[in-house]
Amino acid sequence: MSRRVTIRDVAKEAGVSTATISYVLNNKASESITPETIARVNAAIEKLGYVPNLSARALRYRKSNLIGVVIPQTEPGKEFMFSNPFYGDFLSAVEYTARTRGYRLLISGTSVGQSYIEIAQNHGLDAIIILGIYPTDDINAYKETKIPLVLVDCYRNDHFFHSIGTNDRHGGYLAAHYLIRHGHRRIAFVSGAVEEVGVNQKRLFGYHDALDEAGIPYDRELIFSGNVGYEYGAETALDIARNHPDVTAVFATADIMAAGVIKGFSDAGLSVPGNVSVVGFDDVFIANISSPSLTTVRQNIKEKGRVAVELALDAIDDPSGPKREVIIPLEVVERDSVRDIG
Amino acid sequence: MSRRVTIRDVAKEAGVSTATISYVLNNKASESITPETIARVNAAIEKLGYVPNLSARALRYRKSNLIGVVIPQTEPGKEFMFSNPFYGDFLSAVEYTARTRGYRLLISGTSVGQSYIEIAQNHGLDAIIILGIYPTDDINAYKETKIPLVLVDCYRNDHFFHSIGTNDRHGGYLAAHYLIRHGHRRIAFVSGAVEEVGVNQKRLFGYHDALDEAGIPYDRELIFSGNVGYEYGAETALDIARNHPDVTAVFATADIMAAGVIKGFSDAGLSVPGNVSVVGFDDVFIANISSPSLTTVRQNIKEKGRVAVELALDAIDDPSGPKREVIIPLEVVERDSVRDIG
DNA sequence: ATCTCTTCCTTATTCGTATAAGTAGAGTTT
DNA sequence: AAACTCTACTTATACGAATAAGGAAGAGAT
Repeated sequence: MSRRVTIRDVAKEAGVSTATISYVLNNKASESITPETIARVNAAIEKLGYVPNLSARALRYRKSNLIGVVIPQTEPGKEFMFSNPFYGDFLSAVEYTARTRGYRLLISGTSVGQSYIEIAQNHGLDAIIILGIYPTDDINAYKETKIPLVLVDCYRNDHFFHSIGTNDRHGGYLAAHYLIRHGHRRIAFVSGAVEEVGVNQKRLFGYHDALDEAGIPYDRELIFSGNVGYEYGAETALDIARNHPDVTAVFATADIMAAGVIKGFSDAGLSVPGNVSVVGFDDVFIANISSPSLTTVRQNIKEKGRVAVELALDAIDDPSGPKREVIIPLEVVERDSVRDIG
Repeated sequence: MSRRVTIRDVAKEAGVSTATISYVLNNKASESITPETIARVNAAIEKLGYVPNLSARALRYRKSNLIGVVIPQTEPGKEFMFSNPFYGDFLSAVEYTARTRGYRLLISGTSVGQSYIEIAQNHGLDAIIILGIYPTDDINAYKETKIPLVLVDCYRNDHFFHSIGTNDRHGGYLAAHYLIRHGHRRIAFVSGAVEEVGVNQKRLFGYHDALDEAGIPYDRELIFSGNVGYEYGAETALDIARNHPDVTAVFATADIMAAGVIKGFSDAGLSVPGNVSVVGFDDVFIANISSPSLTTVRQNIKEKGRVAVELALDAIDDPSGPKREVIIPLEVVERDSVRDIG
């Protein structure tokens, strides 16, 4: 940050005080500053190339016009789990919406021993959007600080914060039910970490619901959970091919995992959907790319991003107002990865 | 931003002046503040839950510890072209490296009529990393402001800024040469916009070089350029299948496009690599997912992100120092999308 | 001629932090 | 005992912008 043009310089150039500059800048000039002065100020601003310093403004206003986005990391202090295109789609929508509303995005993982609160307070963030990870450790501190928070796909909401998500239990049900309708009974469940009250746990419950409804016994052996990623999907498919030859279908809770599953079966000499059917989740572009294209449970990720920002702005405007809980609908998109074996 | 704990509160609590607090905070206490006082200050900090306000620090230091990342948009004021996983990988590495060095990331597209400079000055960004888009409009203003800039994959470098990229001409050569070595002579080139002095132009030159070397005539009809994306790849493949049946290979300048190309050929009833071979670029995970897996020109994207930050920090530390130009090496990764027809 | 009211600006202060410069008091030197 | 030197702080100011409160100049009223 080199020497910059300040309102002081502009004031000098225009031959007025800094207060006048400020009034002109903030359009509070209308009643009591002459058009000539306004013109002179604007000319000076133009001439010197003045640009407001938002750090100074943030200090004065106690408002930074910055929204923080917290994205899951593989582990604290590590990189983002960004290989899942879900995040790119989401972030793209968040950035666009925030920008058109006059906000910018600060994205950050957390370093070890650092909380989101600290980041928020550090930068005076006006709000934080948290994706998938619930800050259990210091939730009470959050409530105290009253920093507007939007929880995305977090399942511990006590209506103290805005939240947005999908009905994951229903999503899990939709996927499993779809497979059951197509004659499958030995259905493996492949997901990322099944955390207490997390997205994957809900989807697992939904899967369970569908089995129950169809009178299919639940088999713990068919539940696989690891890293949300292509590799784990592939490994798991190999495992299934080897150790569970009776499995005819897999529900993977992310398209990126489903793609890995297809790859794994292929490596094991099994074809999808010839030998085994696969259903994914999300409907990111991978679902189209993969071969066969993926039948998957679709959610509107861009909409999720857009609404997350709307909720954040809402919480900024009215920090103590009622908290909303938005549910993005889910639907099965049929493509080519499922075969009817009924 | 609600009422926050400031050093003033801490000072009161500890019974010392704010200056003392500041000295303790910045470890400038060692010589002249007693251990007892330091302990008392730290206790007060702990008790009150004090967190420094970086806006105030930014104002005082003229340093924000914020690095801006500018990502191409489909068009100004629109969303990011984030569907290409290249950006996710890159950003993930940038964020991680920046964070471990004490910086955070402000990511932003530009609204219509707004320049990167303005964003940078607004937020007092210490540096900007610009991806793929060269700010021709106001490059001189940049040079004046002396905001450290790192150009990533920008090809107009006049050594006024640090830059990092790959030898794209060589990359284009590698891809085309690889196909030629496998007996192909009618090779289509499919890319995003071929901009003057841009990445795709260089890759096209490299493709041309390889044809020349092999004595294969250059055919303008086989050059296709549109949006970097899956859809355009698919459309183009259909076009090629219909109108250029003699084409036996395609070089797509991004894996995501190559995946689309494979899909397009498949829709046209042509198999890859059976009927036509495909080479991609980047080696993102799509290359593995796609079926057949993609032979592609690999670059280390994470490394690119890491080095981009290093260069930014370098420019921050020594704004007028010599500018470096880092080239990330390229290599062909052989997978299953190319058939030898020699 | 004085008072009041506008109009159009300026002065002074604040936001939270960092730091150069100042100082009180104890100890040391001569 | 005056002068000096440390030690361990404090005071005062600056960073850039916003704004409440103040004030000068002129118009109009009495």
